Amino acid sequence: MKSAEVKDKCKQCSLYSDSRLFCSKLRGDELCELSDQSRTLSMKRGDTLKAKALETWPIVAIDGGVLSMQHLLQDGRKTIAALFMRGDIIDLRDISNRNRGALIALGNVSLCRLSTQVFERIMEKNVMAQKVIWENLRDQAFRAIDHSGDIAKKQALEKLASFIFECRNRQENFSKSEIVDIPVRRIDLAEYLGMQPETVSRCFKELEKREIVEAPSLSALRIKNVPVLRRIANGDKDVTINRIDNGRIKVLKIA
Amino acid sequence: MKSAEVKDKCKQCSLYSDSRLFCSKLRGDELCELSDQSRTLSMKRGDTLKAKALETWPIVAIDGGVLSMQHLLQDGRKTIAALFMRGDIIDLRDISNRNRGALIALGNVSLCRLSTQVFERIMEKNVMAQKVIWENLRDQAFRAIDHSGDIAKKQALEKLASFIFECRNRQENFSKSEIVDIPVRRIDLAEYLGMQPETVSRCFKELEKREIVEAPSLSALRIKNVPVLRRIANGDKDVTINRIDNGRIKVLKIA
DNA sequence: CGGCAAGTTGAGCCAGGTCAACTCCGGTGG
DNA sequence: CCACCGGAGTTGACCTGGCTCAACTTGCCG
Repeated sequence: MKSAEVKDKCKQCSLYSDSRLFCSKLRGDELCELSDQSRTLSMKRGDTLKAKALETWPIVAIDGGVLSMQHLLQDGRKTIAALFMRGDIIDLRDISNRNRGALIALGNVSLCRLSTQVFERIMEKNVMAQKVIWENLRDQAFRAIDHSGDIAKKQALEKLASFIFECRNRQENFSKSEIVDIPVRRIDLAEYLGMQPETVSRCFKELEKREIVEAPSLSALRIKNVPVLRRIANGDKDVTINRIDNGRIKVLKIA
Repeated sequence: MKSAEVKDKCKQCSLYSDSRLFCSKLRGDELCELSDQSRTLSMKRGDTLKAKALETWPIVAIDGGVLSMQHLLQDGRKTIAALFMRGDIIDLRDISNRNRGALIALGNVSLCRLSTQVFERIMEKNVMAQKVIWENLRDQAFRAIDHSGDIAKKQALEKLASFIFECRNRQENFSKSEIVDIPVRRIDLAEYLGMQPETVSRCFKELEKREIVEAPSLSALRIKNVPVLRRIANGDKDVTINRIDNGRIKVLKIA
């Protein structure tokens, strides 16, 4: 079979159209089979992938949008333990029983529930595809590890700075643009970083006051001073900038 | 080749002798080749896997001991972002360049630097071995995600309770024993949980005062009341126990 | 047995959580 | 087209969990 016979539902999907992602690595017949046996799904903010459904369809690939893994504490406190985006493949085989968090959409999410059997077969046989999903899982793991490090000891402002860089790194066309897309709401951001929405708000304000960033809207951010933001993210929260006469910028530390 | 020809260095290694771990899934010739091309290493507390060495040997398998991934902030604050133990395979291919943390031993660690080439070949061809490392990486990812959730919103006492369960789950012979081995020092524990050693100490004391645990030594813990500890870990930090006349224990909430 | 790092205890303080009031904004219906 | 509504975001005032610093005890290793 040729790729000309790609199913309609796959043509538009980033997992197929982006050459770095999983489905683009499949041979025509593999893609065909996987497509036939899998199911796409659109979610909107607040929708949850139910435990029941995850038992039948434990492998989920994200085409677009942001899906969160949330943990709920007894007294109602929530945390967002991880964010999954375009290209992420979430493999929940055999763990729906454990006390895993719920998968909840933070906006419009389009995803594909992959057939476990076909997925397994492809993983065994298609080395290219195997490498892609291995890379993706490693990414997820290291992202989570980094995130743990971020929220463990960093202060609010530092966490936020780190998050801005995380968004920048995950941006589709990395493109070094200073414009960073913030794909989640303030409220979700707070839960992801382990802080209060009020604190998030205050920290954004602080960054703007120091002229390090500029927020044209709630979902976009322009970084005006990358090095300073980077230093804040790395734990030098008191840095500021100091323009030297010849126009160069020098990073100084207050106090 | 038969497994009788297993190299001496592999005979004692848990990766080979534990039937759930990677090397036990290898065919005789695969094990032989991997063994020949790989290098074992013993570390003691404080030893670091240098970036240089990780470029040549980016894949590391832990035989025993606890290896930490540490992030260092500019002003000296440290965090332990992840703990790796027996059976974990750490794949750092192509990421030494990024701002990854350092791999530092928290005690005596024995590990094996796997040959990248042989590892890759095995991953492509040996489905059983492939499944084992895929499982392991998923475990690492979900552990990190859970940990993120734990430290994001939980209070000190709750974090500690969660950590005790994490230790219990990772224990070799899970065996439902109430004796939990705490494989890291208080100081490291504090850095892993994002708190101060003083706070860790106070929290242990609190758990003992409430008669939920008992600490025969710094590295061992007896859980006297699993359900209450579980509830604390889940966010009900004010629970206590209340013995009913007939001997059953009922979990109640203070206040 | 001495020396040093790890762990503990106590007292004081501050970053950020909490609570309440308010504004902003997008969607909905008349 | 505007009035209304509800959730999201912001702002201010206050309060507390846990960080900080310093002094002390314990445990381990040579």
